[in-house]
Amino acid sequence: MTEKRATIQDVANLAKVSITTVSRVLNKNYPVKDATKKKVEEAIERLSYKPNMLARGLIQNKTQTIGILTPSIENLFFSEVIKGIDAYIKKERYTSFLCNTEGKANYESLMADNLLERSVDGIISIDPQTELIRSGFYEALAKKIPTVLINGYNKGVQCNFILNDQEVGTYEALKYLIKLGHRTIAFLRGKRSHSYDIKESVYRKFMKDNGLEIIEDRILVVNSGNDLETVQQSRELLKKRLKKGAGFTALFACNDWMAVGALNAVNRLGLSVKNDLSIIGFDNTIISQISEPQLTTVDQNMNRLGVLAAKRIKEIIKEKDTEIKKILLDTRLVIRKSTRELKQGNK
Amino acid sequence: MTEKRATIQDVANLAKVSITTVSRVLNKNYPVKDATKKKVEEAIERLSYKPNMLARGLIQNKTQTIGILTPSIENLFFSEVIKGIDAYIKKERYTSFLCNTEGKANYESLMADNLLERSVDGIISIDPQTELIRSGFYEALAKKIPTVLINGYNKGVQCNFILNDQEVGTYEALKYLIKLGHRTIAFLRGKRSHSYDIKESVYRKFMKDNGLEIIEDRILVVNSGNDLETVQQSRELLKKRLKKGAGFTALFACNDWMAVGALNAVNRLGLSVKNDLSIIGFDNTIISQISEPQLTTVDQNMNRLGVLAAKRIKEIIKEKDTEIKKILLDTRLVIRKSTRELKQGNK
DNA sequence: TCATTTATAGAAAAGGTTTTCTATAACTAT
DNA sequence: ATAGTTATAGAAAACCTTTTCTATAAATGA
Repeated sequence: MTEKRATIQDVANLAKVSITTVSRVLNKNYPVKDATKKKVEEAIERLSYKPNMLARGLIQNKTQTIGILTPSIENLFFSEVIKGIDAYIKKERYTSFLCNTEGKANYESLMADNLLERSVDGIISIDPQTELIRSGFYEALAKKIPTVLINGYNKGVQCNFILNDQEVGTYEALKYLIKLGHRTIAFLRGKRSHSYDIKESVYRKFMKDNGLEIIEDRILVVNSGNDLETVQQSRELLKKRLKKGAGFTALFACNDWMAVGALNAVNRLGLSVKNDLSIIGFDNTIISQISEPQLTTVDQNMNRLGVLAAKRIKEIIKEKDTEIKKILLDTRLVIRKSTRELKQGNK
Repeated sequence: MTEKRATIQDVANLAKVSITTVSRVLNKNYPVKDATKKKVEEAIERLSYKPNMLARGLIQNKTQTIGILTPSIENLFFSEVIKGIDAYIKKERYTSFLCNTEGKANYESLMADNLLERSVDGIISIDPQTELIRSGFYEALAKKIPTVLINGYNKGVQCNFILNDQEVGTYEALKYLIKLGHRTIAFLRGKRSHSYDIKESVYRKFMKDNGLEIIEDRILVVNSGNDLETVQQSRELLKKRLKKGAGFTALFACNDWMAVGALNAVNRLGLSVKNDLSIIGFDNTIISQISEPQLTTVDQNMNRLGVLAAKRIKEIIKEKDTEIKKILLDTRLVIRKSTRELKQGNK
């Protein structure tokens, strides 16, 4: 049993002017005499009138709304990106429709349709599903509506991408491990994600470049579900490996959760980073600063990723720049306490 | 330069019927001959027509959209609640507008207005600002639009509330510490939040009930900002205290982040939960399962909080139940490794 | 056979704005 | 004075739907 909202007509009646005039006062896009303006403003105030964005959106064909597709909301990686988007968007007086796709391609396409129906002005998709990119879904979407993809870059796909240079990030991290004297480096990844694939291929290339043997047995894979599961599975996997003598002195993990899981395993077995296993993570999420010891990791500046995506989509909306661009952001190795120089004698 | 969207008129033209008929095929709310229906469906398919929700919303005065106000998106507490809301909402074919108020009252009211302008069907506010509740803002809002508040309960305020029974939760946690033999219990809270106030008053009552002295010096306060800052500040604060001999053997922290910060302090000083300080957290966020040792904490079942809020708001929207209700959810003490029986001889 | 119902479908109104078009009065410039 | 601006404001069209009202033909019932 909610009150009825005042309309522009109500305001016009009270102020004894036409709705046209009210609209003009509201939008300040046409001269109105000070006296009438005052009358109108008083009426607006009195009725606590709020314009109906549906009607406005319908006629102007824009809604000051950006749709965001994200695979998860609880993951700190994504929430940081979203915060970045949000901060920029807010400044530009936009609002966002946030859709949690749960990392499922069918949800992702359904929700993109939903956003389209709701006439959002643009869509930002975070970590879009590879199959949708490859199938041309996003290229088709981009023809209907300004679209920016964060990560998920695929060569040859005609879309606007913003992404971190994970390849360089991975390479630098591995280089650091070598510099510390490590020669036997394991690689820990989740089951399927474009970014894991990229990192793995960099890992392989790196090992080859440095004349190190690639032992398939040192490429560890967890069934990544949510963050907690990822931690738990990494922990169990590493425990099993460490118990029987790992056969490696350093571990590159594809994200901080996996790294923390590995760290947990080390701790629980009474081993240590110092003597047994150096661990490097990826993402520099809050967890990497809270873990004990704190994680060495690769910072992706996720917030900036979000800000740039938002900025880019605004450019496209305003059609200042209709070109298709791929924007690469630098990563940064953050050295903390989970990586140690390999002692002579260890192997 | 985006393609123009097909309208219902385009479909009608292609199928050689009236728009009325197309609408009927779309909404299945009126009989249409099979032959015509087929023609229309083909036209829809061919034009890949998607109805314009703005127009539909305008005339039906409902948008199948729920607005969510949250103080933070990165905080795991809130994201779990949001996930709960989302899960229920999705089932009911609603979409959500998620607004990050950053815990600022002025943003919160501004964004509520924004949601109103966008004709959402209902608003769920997570941890609403106390000053807005007290000032009557939410009571006024609830008259304009179905509204449900998660937490922030204030006596006498005529709003629909869903909340955890934090009082019982706090009491149970403290009781457990006593059961372990602790007599000197400190209380760690953030600067200002309704929930901290509640917990503190329970703490005071509990101490009195059990004939324990309340020493003001054992009520510790951190300047809670974001999660990372909370952890860091708790860590530093506890380090300082522990160094000079804490004067207490157990600590009740108002949330898991504070608890983890305290745990960090214990670890870094080479002390232990076993011998020096039992710590109990609140919320049972993922972090409590990842920390070493794992945290004893109070589970609030945040997901369920979200689900119930969503369910409640649907009821209100459908006007099945226009009563004002306060729904209290049980909490549950989760015993893990950060609390230990007090050894005789310690004090 | 005539009146009534039923199935089907179109015309037009309604929803709340913005925008274009038109109108009037008051200036300005010749 | 006369024509051309300028400032101001209203009427009406447009945006894309759903819904109500009206209409026709076929089916049913008496």
